[in-house]
Amino acid sequence: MDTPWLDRPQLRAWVRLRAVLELLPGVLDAQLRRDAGLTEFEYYVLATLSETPGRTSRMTELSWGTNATLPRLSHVVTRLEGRGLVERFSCPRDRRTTHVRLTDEGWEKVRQAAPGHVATVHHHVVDTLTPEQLDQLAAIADAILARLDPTGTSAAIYTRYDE
Amino acid sequence: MDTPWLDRPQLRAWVRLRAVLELLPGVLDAQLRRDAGLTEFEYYVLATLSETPGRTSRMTELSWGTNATLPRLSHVVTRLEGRGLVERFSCPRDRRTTHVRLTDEGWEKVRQAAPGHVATVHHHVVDTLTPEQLDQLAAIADAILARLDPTGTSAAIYTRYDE
DNA sequence: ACAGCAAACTTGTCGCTACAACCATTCCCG
DNA sequence: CGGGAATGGTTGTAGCGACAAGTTTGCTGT
Repeated sequence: MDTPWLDRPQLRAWVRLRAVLELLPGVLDAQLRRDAGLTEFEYYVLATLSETPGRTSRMTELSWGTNATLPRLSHVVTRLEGRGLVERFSCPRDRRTTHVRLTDEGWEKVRQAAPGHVATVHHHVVDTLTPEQLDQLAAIADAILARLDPTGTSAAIYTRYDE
Repeated sequence: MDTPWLDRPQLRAWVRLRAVLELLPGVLDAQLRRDAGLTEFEYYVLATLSETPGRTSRMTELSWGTNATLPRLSHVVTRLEGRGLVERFSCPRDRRTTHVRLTDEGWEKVRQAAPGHVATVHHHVVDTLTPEQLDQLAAIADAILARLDPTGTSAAIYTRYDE
């Protein structure tokens, strides 16, 4: 079968990365559920909207910014809409597209949730790494993402945070 | 509230890591479902057992090796047992504990599934990184894991793959 | 020797996500 | 300008994981 197996250094890195993939999301999710009553994904939907001009975005663009499929986002927006945190309205120019706007209530929600979440990110990720490691991590994640999204469609999103 | 925000380098790294956390598991899962009819987690349960002496393990130990909670593992083992890939039997010494053994059918399953999965890991992770980056990644993941599991209970698992 | 506590699982339920199917517009182009 | 493809989004369904609760077995101290 001629399988290219993993050698020791590769296995070392992969086993640990897999553990992070498995454990870290749960920790972030648990903190936000407990302290803000939000899923981590719900939080990032709100947070992404809060950073968008007009606090409004098309569904498709929002799905890029949050790394989600459109059906997933649609369901989540439905739930958030039911809680009064966002509102939908259709675009008069192209009536296929739906716009999502963060309500004042949603804005307040994300404002309250942010400090705790950021503190968690600090504690579990940022503060454990040296500045050099942060740069290394950015480069490593970049390389992996390039394979995950070869077209680079949503890759432009990440470069927003480059200098 | 005195919130320690994220500066540019921190944000760069975090946004990218978050994208990887969101996207990579789905890709790995999709490949295994398509080619082997297994969840990524199911695969790692079988794979972990296949590397254990006697192809047998206690539930609790298995949950450490796979980074899973016990309820989750219990459900999954129930499903795998129904498919004939593993079998449960209780330990005579301590009748609280349950042993799980990989059946021959399960062994064959993991043997068939492994090449495709390893190839996917190569393609999406290992091959995109330089040897230096692999070492950096191992160190970075180690630092993060140390915070996720401060007791170091399951941390010993990872060091199996050290030289 | 037995009361209380901890360990090791199992089970039940709820909510979220993936996948597929579907519908409504708009674009393309001969 | 009309018909097929492409775009943008929603909805239905099935399955997995988190959390909480329950059960059985072993341990500990007095």
